[in-house]
Amino acid sequence: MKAPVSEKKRHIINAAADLFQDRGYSATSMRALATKVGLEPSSIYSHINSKEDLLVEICMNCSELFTQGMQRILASEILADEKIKSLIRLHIQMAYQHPASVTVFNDEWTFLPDDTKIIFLSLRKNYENNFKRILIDGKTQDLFEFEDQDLVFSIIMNMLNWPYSATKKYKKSLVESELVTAILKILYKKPLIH
Amino acid sequence: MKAPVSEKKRHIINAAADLFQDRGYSATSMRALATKVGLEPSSIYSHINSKEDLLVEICMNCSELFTQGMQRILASEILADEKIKSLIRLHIQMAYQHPASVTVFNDEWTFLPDDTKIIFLSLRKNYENNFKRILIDGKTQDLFEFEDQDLVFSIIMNMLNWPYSATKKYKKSLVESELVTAILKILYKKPLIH
DNA sequence: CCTACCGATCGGTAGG
DNA sequence: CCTACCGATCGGTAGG
Repeated sequence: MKAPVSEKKRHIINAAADLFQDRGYSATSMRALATKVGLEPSSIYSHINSKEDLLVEICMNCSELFTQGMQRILASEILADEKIKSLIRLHIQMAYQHPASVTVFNDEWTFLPDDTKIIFLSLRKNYENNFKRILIDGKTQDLFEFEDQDLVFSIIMNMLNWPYSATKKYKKSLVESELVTAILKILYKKPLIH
Repeated sequence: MKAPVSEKKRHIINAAADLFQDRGYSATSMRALATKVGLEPSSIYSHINSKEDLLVEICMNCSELFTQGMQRILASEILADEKIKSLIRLHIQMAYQHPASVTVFNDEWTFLPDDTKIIFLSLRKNYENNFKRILIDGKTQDLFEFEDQDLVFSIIMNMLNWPYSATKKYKKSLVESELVTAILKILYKKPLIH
């Protein structure tokens, strides 16, 4: 389904992700992107169709990676707390492997063209529902306790949206272990030692 | 020090905060703002000097409110865990009382003009240092335990940056109590019951 | 507070 | 991949 992406196009998309992360989609000009990749502004259009296309590539690629990660975790036969740990690792892995893209994915998706935005939001909704389902499973399995599943989901999701600047400041392994500890402290029923 | 702000100017600033929150500073045009407040674009400049001025007013106002809140909490003679609770209440109070402005304050400050940005970042640095100091005090008072104070601060700060959309979805009192519980679970030394 | 308008910059195209 | 260029929109000003 996906068109193959040339090396040059990949390079342009990555440069765009860096700029979008730094200044936002709207404040980034195609001229600035051209300078960054060493081309004249018009030459970029030999590789992509529009500025929006760049955003679409960045956001949908992240969307797909998160969706694939979720599918893998859902398919594994482990208890809910281990699934949550895997989800934390997925988010931290994404944040550290694609720091610029993930930030754009989180902060700039509102600028997606309408048709893509509908797909994007539908994928996100699906992801959220799967996440919440795991939280509820953890309750059923007598591992977790919480009152409002939507609220506890929002709190955890907020913790997992690890900002670009923080990926530069802290080592991945440290962030991962601290977030696993913190989130499980929030979720676990009994006073720890698991 | 601060120039008095007329009612009309307040109205324009608030409208700008709504627009900046929704589409970002850069993607918001003065023409869109003019339409929102029912004026011709040029008429706005009878009340403000520039688009940047609007951002300055929004960000520095939030900055001041957070700084004042911090000063009040620092001056109170309570233990570190109660200070943290007060800080959580401060952030949630701000998020629910000025949802648009706080979002702009959090997300759009990079577009501040250089001279203001320097002041802004200095105030923020101060705030962060005070926050971390309270965390360390909690450790000294044998209330908290954590390894890396910068990292645990980042995690908590991330939890307190409550997004605009979430203020519309959950009741303030519910968010406040859940965040107090969650954050103290992360910080407290002994397995709860405090 | 409006009409009229300005220079700068934007995303993008034509043609080679 | 470049030169040359376009219409649209931007923040903001002049003058009343």
